[in-house]
Parts: sequence; C-alpha cells; structure tokens
Amino acid sequence: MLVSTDLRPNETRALAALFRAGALSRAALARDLGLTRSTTGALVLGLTEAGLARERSDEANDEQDGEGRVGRPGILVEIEGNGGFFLGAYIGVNWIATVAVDLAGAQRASASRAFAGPGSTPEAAVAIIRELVAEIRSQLPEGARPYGLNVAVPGFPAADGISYHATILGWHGVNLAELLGNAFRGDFPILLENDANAVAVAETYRAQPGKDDEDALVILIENGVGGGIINAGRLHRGRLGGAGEIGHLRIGDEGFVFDAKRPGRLESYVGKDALLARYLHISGRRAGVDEFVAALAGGDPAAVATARDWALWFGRGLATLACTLQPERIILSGSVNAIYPFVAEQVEAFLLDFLAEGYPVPTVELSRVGADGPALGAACLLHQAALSGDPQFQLRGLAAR
Amino acid sequence: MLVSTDLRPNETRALAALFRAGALSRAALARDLGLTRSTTGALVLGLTEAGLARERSDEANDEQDGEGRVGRPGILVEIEGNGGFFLGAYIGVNWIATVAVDLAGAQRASASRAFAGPGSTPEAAVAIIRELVAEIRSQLPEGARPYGLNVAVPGFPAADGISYHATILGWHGVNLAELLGNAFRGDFPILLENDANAVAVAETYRAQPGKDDEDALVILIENGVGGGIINAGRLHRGRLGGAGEIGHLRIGDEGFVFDAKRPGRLESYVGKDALLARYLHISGRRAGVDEFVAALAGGDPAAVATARDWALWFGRGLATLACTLQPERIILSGSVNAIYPFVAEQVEAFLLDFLAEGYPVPTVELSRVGADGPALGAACLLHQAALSGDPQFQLRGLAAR
DNA sequence: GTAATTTGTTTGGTTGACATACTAATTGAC
DNA sequence: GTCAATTAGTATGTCAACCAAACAAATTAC
Repeated sequence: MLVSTDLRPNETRALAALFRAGALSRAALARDLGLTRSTTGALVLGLTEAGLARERSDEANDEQDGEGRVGRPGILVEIEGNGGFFLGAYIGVNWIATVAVDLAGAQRASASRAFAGPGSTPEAAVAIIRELVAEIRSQLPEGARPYGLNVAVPGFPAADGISYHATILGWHGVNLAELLGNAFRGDFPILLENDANAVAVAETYRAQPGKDDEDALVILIENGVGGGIINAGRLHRGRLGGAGEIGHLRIGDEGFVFDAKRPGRLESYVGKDALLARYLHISGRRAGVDEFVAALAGGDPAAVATARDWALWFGRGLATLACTLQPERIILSGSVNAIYPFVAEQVEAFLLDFLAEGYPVPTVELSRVGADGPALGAACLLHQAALSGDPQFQLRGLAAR
Repeated sequence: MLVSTDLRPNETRALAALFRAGALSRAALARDLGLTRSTTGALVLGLTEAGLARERSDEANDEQDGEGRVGRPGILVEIEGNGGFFLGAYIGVNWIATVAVDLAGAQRASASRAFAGPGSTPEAAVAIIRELVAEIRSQLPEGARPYGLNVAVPGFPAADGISYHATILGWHGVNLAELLGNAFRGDFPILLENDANAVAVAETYRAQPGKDDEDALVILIENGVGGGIINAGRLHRGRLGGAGEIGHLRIGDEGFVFDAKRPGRLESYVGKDALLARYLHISGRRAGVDEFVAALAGGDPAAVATARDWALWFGRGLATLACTLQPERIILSGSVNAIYPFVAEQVEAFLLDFLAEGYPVPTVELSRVGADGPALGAACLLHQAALSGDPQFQLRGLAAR
C-alpha cells in the first residue's frame, strides 16, 4: 500500500541542496550535507522511491566539473518536478492570474482572466480565483495535491492583523484570508503577500543556479512606485509585510504631480502620471507611455528633456536606496521601465559619482519575468518555505508500507 | 578522560530554545523542539554533563505560568553561562573596547583603553586589541577558550573583498582581517563588522525574552548619521555589510551644513555639526551638544526653534525609512539623541500624519546600551551564529569518554 | 595495461529518537 | 483529608538513521 509520509529533516535538506545546485551526484550531495556517501545513497533511494528525486537522463550533460577530473564519474540526481506543486495567484487591477510551480521550481501551469478590480467585490475575486485554480489543477498530473496557495494582492494587511486594505481596488477592512479560506476550505494552507514583494521574489528566486543569497532591490514603476527587498536570498518583509514602500521616499520638496499632503515623494517625480505630466508641461503634448517611449526613441527633444529630468530624480532615489540597502542588483519592473535604457548611462554615472569610493555599485537591470510575475513570485515563496523545512508546508512523499 | 566534543544538531537547537525563553522545563523544551519528553530528558542530561546547561537554583521563581496550573511542576533548565564565551571588540575614534559575552548571552568581562584613532596605524590598534583580549580572558574562568572574536570598525570593507576603508580613521586599503589573524594566529576565528550594524544588534539582541524576530532600525547620530537594520531578528547586512548607511538619504536640496558634492543628505540636517551650525545661525552662540541640550531644557527660544527645525527634517528621514523598511521599533543612539525627548511629540505627530491609514507606526525609543554597544553587539553576533548552528562556531561540550 | 582516483553499494555496529509504561508532584472536587 | 485528574520526569525495549569499513565499478594518468 502506498501512503503519504512526512519527510525527514535530511531529506528536506537534500532536496534544498539539489534545488540550489540544479543536480548533484550522490557523492557531491554527501559533501554538501556533511553526511557519508552510504547514508546519502540510502537518502536518494528513499527520495526516488517517494517520487521526489530521479537520476538525470540526458547523458549528454556529463561534464560536471571541468575536464581533468579523475575517478569514476557520478550519476547526477535531480529533483522530480512532479513531486509537489505550489500555487500562486495575483489579484490585479485589470486581471486575476494563477500559476502552479512544481517541486523543481519550474512553472507548470497558468491561467488568467480579466477582472474589473475597482468596482468589483472581494467575493467576486475569490470566486474567480477558485475557478482558475480548478483550471490549472486540471493541467497538473492526476491526483497532484498542492501544498498551498499564496495570493499576491495590491495592498497591505492592516495593523489589526485581520483586515486588509487595497486602496487601489477600493477595498478596506476586508478579511481576504478568511474569504479565501472558506472558498478552499481545508484543502491547503492559504497565505497573502503584497504584490511588489511577490514580484521581487519572482525576479530573484533561482536567478542564478548555485546562488541563493542574493541581495537585490526590485522597483515596480506604474502610477505608484513600489518595491520589494531581498536580503541574503530572503524577502525583507518588515513588520506586516509592508517593507519596500519606496514610493513615499522623500527626495525633494514638490514633485511633477503635486500632492499637498505628502509632497516631494519619489513617485510624484518618477511614476507614470508624473512622467507624462512633465512631458505635457514641456511639450504641450498629452501622451501615453508607449507614445512617449516612441517619441524618445525618435529623438524628440521634449521627450529627451523629460527623460533627463526623470533620470535626475530617479537617480536620487536610487542613490538613497543603494546606500540604505546596499543591494547587489537593482531590477526595474513595471511599464515605465521601458524608458530606462535611454537614460541608463546618466543614472549610472550619477550613482557612481554619489556612492563613496570603494562602495559596491549595484547593477541596474530590467525585469525578466512577464505578466505572471506576482503570481509566480507568490508560488515561489511557498516553494522556498517548503524547501526550508517550514512545518506549515512539510513536504511529503509516497512510500510503500 | 574528558574530551571536547561537537554538539549534535538537536543539542544546539535545545540551547537556542533555552536562550530564547530564558529557562524551560524539560517538558516545555520537548514541546518547543517537537521531541518526546524521554528524548529531551536525555538531551538535557547530556548538556548538563557537558557543562552547557543546568537546573535553575532559585526556588523562588517557581511561578512558571500563571497560577491555576495543575500537575507536577517542572524543574526549570537554563543555559550554563560558563559553557562558552564570545569576544567582541570595537575600534573607535577615541578608544578601543573589548567585551566577553557568555553562552547565556550575558556580558561577563570588559576592558578598554584610550586610542588616538586618526594618526594611529592599524598595527597599533591590533596590538591594543591583543592586550585587551588577554586582559578580559584573565577575567574569565580558568581554561575558557573563546569561540571567536568579532571586531566592530567605523567603516566598511571595500568591493575588492580584502581591503578595508575607514575614512574617519584615515585608513584606506588596510587588510585588517589579516592583521588580526596574524595577532591571534589560529586561536579562534576572527570576523569584522561595521560599528553601526554591531550597535543595532546590541540594542535588539534579546531585548525581549521569548522574542527573536524583531524588526527594528537603529539610528546612530553623531557628526555623521549611520544605521543598522534588523529584519526578523537578523542583521540586514547587504552586499558587503554596508546596508544602513542612512546618512546619505537625500531628503532635501541643501542642508544646514552644505556639502557641494552630495547636498541635501540627512546627516547635513540632523548630524551634530548640522544641529550646532543651525543653532549658531539662529542664536549667534557657539555651543556643544551638552550646552545645547541645557539651553533647550531651560527653554531658550533659539534652542527651541533649532530643535523644531531639527525635528522637521528628522521626521522626514524617519518617514522615508519607516515606509522603506517598516520596522516595529526605531532606536536612537549617539550623543545627539539627547535632544529627542524634547521633540518626540512633534516627530511622532509627523510620522502618524505621513504614514498611510492602517499602516503600523513604529515606536521611537532611546538607546539602552552604553558605550560598550559596538563591542557588545559584535560579540552577540557570534553568539547568535553559534546558537543558529553556524558550522564556523560549532558549539562544543566536555564529555566523559 | 596498471596504478590512482573517485563513485556508488553493501554490511554490521552505534546511537538518537520513539512509544510505552512507570513514578513523582501538584491542583481541584468532594 | 482523601482521591481523582493532570502534568513532569525517568526507565526500557524497539526502530531506524547514520557511520565506518570494505568492496566493486568506472574513469584518468602514466
């Protein structure tokens, strides 16, 4: 009879090591875990029988470590993706998306639907998520049971620990966790995460094989400016998951769009509305981001001047953040990032000039994940929790009894 | 024969649980670790024989949990402080300090000496540390061997991974780690840490018993403004340990002391020089911090006006940081923090007004650790590493063989 | 072809952790 | 005061995780 059994600590550690490295021979895994080869052999056997690991089939990839390696070559062992699934969702202003990530960290299914956020009720959003989750579950192997669902939302839980505020959706004091819990009663644990935080995870999680201690700052620029902070490979969430609200950074006295209550904020200089207002002020032309970028690419002097102003203030904000957080990489996401390539030189020269001598200068890169970013990152957070041994997402395997 | 043996993972976990809680009965410890009482009994026996834990002697303190607790009361077990020692040092501008922290997290010895930082060589500093370490080791029990030495320094390692820059000491490109390594050749591992980071740890490490996931920001205000960030109980170090350099925060266009290269920085508004320059500008009087605080306490209108300006800009900086990092507590350290009580109301009203509705407002507190802060925090970082199971500081016990 | 090296597996032994059962020490009900 | 109920701590036998040692297998170096 096949029964589901919880994994032993060293089995979880072994999976985490395999995930970090991509694939390892039993001997290399033994060294990584500090166990003997014999123990590791039994460990891998158990994981294989439980359907969580497998020997790598592509023989072509037998060049594990350089050329002159003496001795019998090892057989690479890797994670069996079908060993488990993690669900992520995103409630956006215009749409709702869901994805499934497998035990190997690969995206395996996705589904999305239009959603008129402002004006819709939280209950409507939950109903859509329920249908989309059913849809992606049908794309997964028969009988696959997800370990959990993490929902990225544009907003933050409030200080009372229950209610949830999403000004952009017009929701206030909504107990979204409870609504979702009722919709999926007991099937799996459900978490909420801020959308910018989720994107930050999606951009950095396993960005480079073998590296899991990345220091990065992900900046999301739309109308508002948000961010997510990754420190040593872990999301810096702050007290209630609200760290990274860098749109409120005070970098000047006014702003291109003026806000009497909170003047001089970063997003009033570099957000989408601010950018286009500045362009309107200089050129007299009303444009969208795409038109603005086209004008910029075409050398329109007003667009170039606008971009130069944008870069000046953006550089100020980046310099502040680079000093405060000292990230290795800064990743730009959101529709406004399309103008960055035109001003990269200016911003990076400013950064280099601002930072103290010898201080590491972060690289600035553009987003690599697409529209699924928030949902994908939410799922990756569950994957990370499971492979770190979080008891709430205790991995299980099928074992013969 | 007594031999030194490495601790098993669960023994280290047990010590970490005892440290977090202060003291636990065997049964409570078993629940905490997820082990059975019988296993935990054997675990505690082993730790006791190894000299790392002991039964608490003060019978008075038998009120473990409220009153109406039925059943046989447990015997509290706590960490035996003499089980291990961790050394911390601080190279300051005017003095060098060293402390020893024991396995229970208590400060057990300290020694310091005047040091004319600017103008002295790194070699001179290392020689003083060597003597001070010998001095505090003589205050510890016979035969105690420290697990390591962590040295807090006013500066940062440079991007090349070797050299070390401390502008304030006039040191550039110094390989301090190597100098220290030569001075203590092989006795124990040696680490370096930025001083503001170390202070942040000292302020927050075990600030509240039972809580080890604090989110805090520690701000050090002297001439310059530095900071250390604690996220979920861990130091946020950034790429090279340089996170928290909040003095460079760009909050305005000029500053009370003008810096042509980097105008508008937080420290040019709220640092010591800036404060006193502003007071000079308003009152015509040249004063030190102590005199200024005395004038402020006496109701001197110029001092009150200066403090109000200071509070305005400090509030702007705090608001930026509160949004970016979302700490639960903000702790003020450094000599300038003496003026905070006079403007606390103004700053906190500004914060409350600035932060979004429902956003958690951090508390602002004054430092609780004294002049030993940097050295103490450095030692606490080693203690934390050892109790987290860091292999570099693998705990050992004496066992009969 | 032979030695050296590294991988993976087998075997038997040690020990960490468990389940179970027992004793000890307290509270609360009568 | 006495007796259940409850919780803490310990003893014992069992299981299995891990190790050490030895061996077979597959490669490089000479």
